[in-house]
Amino acid sequence: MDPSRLATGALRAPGRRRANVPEATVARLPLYLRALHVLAEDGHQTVSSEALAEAAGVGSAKLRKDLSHLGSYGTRGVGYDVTNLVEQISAELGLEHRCSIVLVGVGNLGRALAGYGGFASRGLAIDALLDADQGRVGEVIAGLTVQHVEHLPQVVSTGSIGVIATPALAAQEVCDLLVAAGVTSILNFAPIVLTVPDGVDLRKVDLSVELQILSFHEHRKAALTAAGASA
Amino acid sequence: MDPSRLATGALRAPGRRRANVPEATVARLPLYLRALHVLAEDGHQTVSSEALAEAAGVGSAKLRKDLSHLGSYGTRGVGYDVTNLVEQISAELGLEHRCSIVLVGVGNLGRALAGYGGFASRGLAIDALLDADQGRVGEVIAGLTVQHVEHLPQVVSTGSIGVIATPALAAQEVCDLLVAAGVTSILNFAPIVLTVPDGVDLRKVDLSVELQILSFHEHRKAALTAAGASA
DNA sequence: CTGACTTTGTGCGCGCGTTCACAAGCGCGT
DNA sequence: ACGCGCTTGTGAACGCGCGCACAAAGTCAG
Ligand SMILES: NC(=O)c1ccc[n+]([C@@H]2O[C@H](COP(=O)([O-])OP(=O)(O)OC[C@H]3O[C@@H](n4cnc5c(N)ncnc54)[C@H](O)[C@@H]3O)[C@@H](O)[C@H]2O)c1
Ligand SMILES: NC(=O)c1ccc[n+]([C@@H]2O[C@H](COP(=O)([O-])OP(=O)(O)OC[C@H]3O[C@@H](n4cnc5c(N)ncnc54)[C@H](O)[C@@H]3O)[C@@H](O)[C@H]2O)c1
Repeated sequence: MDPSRLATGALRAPGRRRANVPEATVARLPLYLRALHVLAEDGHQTVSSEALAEAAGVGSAKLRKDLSHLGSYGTRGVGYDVTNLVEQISAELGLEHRCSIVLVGVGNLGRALAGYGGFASRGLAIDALLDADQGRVGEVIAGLTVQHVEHLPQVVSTGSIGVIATPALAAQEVCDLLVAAGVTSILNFAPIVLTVPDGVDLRKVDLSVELQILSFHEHRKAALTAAGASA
Repeated sequence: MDPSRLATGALRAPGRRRANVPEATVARLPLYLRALHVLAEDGHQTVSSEALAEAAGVGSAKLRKDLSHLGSYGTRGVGYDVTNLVEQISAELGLEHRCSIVLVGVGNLGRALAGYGGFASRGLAIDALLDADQGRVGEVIAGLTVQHVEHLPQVVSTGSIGVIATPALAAQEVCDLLVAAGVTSILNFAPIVLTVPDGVDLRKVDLSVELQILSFHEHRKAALTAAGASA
């Protein structure tokens, strides 16, 4: 999505064999990983591309091409070794070591995120909760004590991911603080366009946008059926 | 629009004037709408594509092409009329009438969503809260009383959007209930692949996936800098 | 050992989306 | 009235991603 980053990343690969994993593939790797965990707990040792694709909700050809991108080889006539594949994908996603997450903004949404157990289960762990409201500093949520946002530089470690769950007005300021503290990957929940320097990855989750997209399709479907009924 | 050119480009153009709006464009319309609201409150009456693109974080050419898709005309040499554009986009997204939202699963996440004021501000409004837990039925959140999920058929109206915020195990069951009640647009927060019949739009928001994508890029950046340092 | 079956890995064509670049159109100053 | 400059709208090229279809490769039965 970000052309500048694509340009920087694409042009460096002198002697690299392990290089270009397409963005669309990266976005699906977590889905495969989740499906594989379910299959592993079900006792499966190997999976065919057809079965795994079914479980992940994608086409089998797409899945095979995705896996071929990260050099992970299956066995022809048999399929993929589940355990091995989990390790391959986890390694590719950088989940073999716990990924540290720093959450800024412990309001309605931040509280829900902090209390969510689904992150810690697979290599992701929230390490720190930060807020600017003194009334919330000191509060303990899910075993973590909320700290003041001034302590941000001290709780950030190399490779940390920053999560912004503050009001939109404070989001850019918090974003700048995160970048200044050395964070290069940020997930933003605030409904505002953030600006980050080159080299910093920024993703956003915008619930209003999702709902409005659905609203559009609903509206379109209604218009179509009305037209069909009148015609 | 020019019907002759439409005939050249698309294979079917009998009497159609309202053309196909690309999916990628639809996904950006909410961003334009948000930026336009800010501009309107700032007192701007017209906006150039350059300025609006800047505010929405996209390229100006992309923005112009997007707007041209929905037939909304600006004025050359001046730009777009802010108020008019807001109405055009709102109408296209079906936001001129309040869009009814039904939220199923009032846990950590559902509670945050229910208490969020950002939806109601622009044509979106949560109309009902549902849960299967009798201990939560009757609770009042943000002025709405939590009802039992059995009452789902009664609270669904034509054009409703369903939101699933239940545990993954219950998500497919709830999804089926929504579909059976006539809902054709669903937003899913549960980390599981849902199956819906044709004609039903399904979108998902998966926070773990977002974080894992960021983890991948963080991992890749770390590998690159390490390689650069050693080389 | 051989042959047949199963499943992977991928080459190729197609359609969508993005970007560049420019002609057409509109207002404004003179 | 008339050009001048600004902005829109869009034609065209490019790149990415997806799906089909098949050859290569490995397994298993006999
Ligand atoms: N709650 C939802 O369901 C929901 C849905 C969609 C989007 N969002 C967005 O997510 C963000 C958070 O939503 P919320 O409902 O949790 O809001 P909230 O007001 O409940 O919480 C915001 C928190 O951020 C803290 N904060 C404010 N300024 C800060 C700063 N400069 N540094 C650190 N912390 C600061 C506040 O003290 C508060 O605790 C908002 O931008 C909102 O638009 C929320
Ligand atoms: N909390 C988060 O930050 C977060 C983050 C990412 C994903 N999620 C996902 O969102 C979903 C909800 O998360 P949560 O933290 O709110 O969970 P939760 O357990 O706090 O809440 C789930 C709610 O759903 C209700 N429920 C269960 N079965 C139901 C059914 N059949 N019909 C109706 N309601 C039913 C429960 O009574 C409960 O109130 C989960 O799938 C979770 O994986 C949550």
